[in-house]
Amino acid sequence: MAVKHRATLSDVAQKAGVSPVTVSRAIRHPEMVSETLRARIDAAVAKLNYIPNTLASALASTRSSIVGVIVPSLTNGVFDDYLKTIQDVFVAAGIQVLVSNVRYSEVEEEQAIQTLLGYHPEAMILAGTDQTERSRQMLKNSGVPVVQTMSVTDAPIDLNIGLDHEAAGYAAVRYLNSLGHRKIAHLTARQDPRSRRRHAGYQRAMDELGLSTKGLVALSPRPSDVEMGGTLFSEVLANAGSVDAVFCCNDDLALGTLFECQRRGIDVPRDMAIVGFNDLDFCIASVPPLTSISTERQRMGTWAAEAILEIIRGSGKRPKKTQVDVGWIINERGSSAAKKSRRA
Amino acid sequence: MAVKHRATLSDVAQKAGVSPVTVSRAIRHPEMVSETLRARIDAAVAKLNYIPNTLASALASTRSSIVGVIVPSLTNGVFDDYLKTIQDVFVAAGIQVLVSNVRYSEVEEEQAIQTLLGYHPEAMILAGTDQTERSRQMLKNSGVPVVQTMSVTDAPIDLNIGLDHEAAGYAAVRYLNSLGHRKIAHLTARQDPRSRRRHAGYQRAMDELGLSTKGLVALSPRPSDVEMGGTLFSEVLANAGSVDAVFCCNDDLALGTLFECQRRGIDVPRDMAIVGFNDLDFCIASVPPLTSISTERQRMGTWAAEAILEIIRGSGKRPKKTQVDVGWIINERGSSAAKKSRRA
DNA sequence: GGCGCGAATGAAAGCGCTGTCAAATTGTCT
DNA sequence: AGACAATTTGACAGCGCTTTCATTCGCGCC
Repeated sequence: MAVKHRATLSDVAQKAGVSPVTVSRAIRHPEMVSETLRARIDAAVAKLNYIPNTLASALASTRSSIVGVIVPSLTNGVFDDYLKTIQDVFVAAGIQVLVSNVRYSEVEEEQAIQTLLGYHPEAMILAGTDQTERSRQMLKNSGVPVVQTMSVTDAPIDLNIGLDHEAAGYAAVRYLNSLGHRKIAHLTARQDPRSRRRHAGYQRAMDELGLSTKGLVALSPRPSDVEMGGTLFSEVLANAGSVDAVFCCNDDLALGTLFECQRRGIDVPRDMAIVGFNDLDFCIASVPPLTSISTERQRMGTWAAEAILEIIRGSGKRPKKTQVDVGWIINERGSSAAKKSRRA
Repeated sequence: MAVKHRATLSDVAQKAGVSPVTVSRAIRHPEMVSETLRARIDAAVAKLNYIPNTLASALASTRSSIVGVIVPSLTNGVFDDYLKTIQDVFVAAGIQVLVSNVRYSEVEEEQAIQTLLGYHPEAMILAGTDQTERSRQMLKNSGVPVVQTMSVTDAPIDLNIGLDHEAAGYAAVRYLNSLGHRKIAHLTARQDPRSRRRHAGYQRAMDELGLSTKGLVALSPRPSDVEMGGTLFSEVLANAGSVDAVFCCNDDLALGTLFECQRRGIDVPRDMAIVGFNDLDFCIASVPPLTSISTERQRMGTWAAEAILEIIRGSGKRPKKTQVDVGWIINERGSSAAKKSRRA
């Protein structure tokens, strides 16, 4: 065989001595084909190593069995969990997931949406609710079901599941204040829309409590990592003199802060309370374990995927619930405690 | 508009008053079309919100511009970095990446390979070198370029970049022994082929050194996380009585071990040396920072992607190098030190 | 002024598959 | 035994695009 010619439906048909349509049916709808033929066809498929051309199938049937998923990051533990959940649901349903990583950029997101729409997906799942106007237009225009996740919004494109990050940030501060803390710092990196909202919640709470935030906020435009937690925390320490507590916009920064405290001999939680965000797996393991606000990202992924499955299977019928607020939980652990007396 | 009919090439052509071919060319090869027409067509495209059907384009041109990538995990920091690198290279080149997560299962991998091949990808990138015979057959049969990454092997399917995990495990032990340690433990979770090789290297080194490994190895079949590091370490401590050093098959376990030491008041590195694997970002930040064997996973991803690009662009010509051993580096940090006297 | 040439456009065919409908085959009932 | 229904198979057209190949047009040239 000089030229690599991948076996096609017709090749199989010829080998099995039937028409191409019959082969197609034997593969897609086996129950429509008599047993004898099915066996003959299966044998031919096996012999020729035939793998159906998904592209051609999608084109002919106008059902791509593709769902486009856009994530802002591939290296952030939050989106890993989320993406994995989505993939698991769809793979089990025979749907291929096309992932695009847009690196927290609205412009890249716009391009990714266009690219993915080119595949005529059955649906699109987006992280966040802050798409550009053009993105929104393309999506609406496509007529494809869209799920926006991670945040809740007043003006969803279509379906929406998420939480109120501003409120969560607000709650973190109220929680720390309830423990007696007043000089509450905030560390935040790569100001994506959601961290920005948490930050806003922090600020609102501090304002309401009549507490100044001067020198208490450290922020970096770069993507966050554990090391940066230490850096930002040190910055706050230098600017603010003393600090009671730190609310970090994610767990990486919280862990980095904890390490920096260890390095400086600052006792956590006696001399410093730390609260993280997302409740990644290491929070439970550190010494002391980290208090963190957990968001149900797996549930968001599952819900999004299953809502779409329902629409696809129900041939277009919308689910009764089109918006869900999953809320959040403050998982209180050893890294935070009352200023004077530790909690039980 | 009652029925949502997505604009097609012909719709655009009609609107612009030209033939469909011309529209196709205006989009794919703008230089072949006169400026006047190009402007008219661009306007029509914009007005109709036309997005070309990638599926149809791929079918007609027999170039899918898709590359299939298989990863064993989506929630392991190692594959995140790797995958991100691959995506970055391909997206910049206008190639869509189809990712499949096979959850460390050879069976799922086999299915994923079949599914991805259905999309007639331009190439396939696999993590690891331990595919089933059927997987290998399908891949070879497809005639598509294949890159196996992460490990080097004597019998690559096609291209191969990776490292010798057995040798790396061996080196970790020799390194710890060179610091004076003799009771060297090994923690390992979810025995995928690569951790198994590191384990084998550990065992070989211990054997060569005439050191018993009785009670010094703890292993879990479950996916590893930070917490498990503490659990496995505790297990070893209970079984072996005393331990000098721990070689962990990944950094999560190493961090968990460090936390467990903190919890038990074991001084690292004075009373316990810890070595991890992969050199994730937190290694540099912990207290003390973790010694870890760094593998160039980003380089592996980039090389794989670029080698494929070269083949695609060079219309099938093979690169001169078809196999690369990227080796590894022991990044020595505070978590390991000489038994008697600390290193400078 | 007719010729050849390159550039720009179009017509036709087909990528590999599936949906629809018609044809052929079988079985069933009176 | 004949007629009808149910079942199984096949012919045909077409999904939306690209790839030849042919055609048209404008131009410089002897």
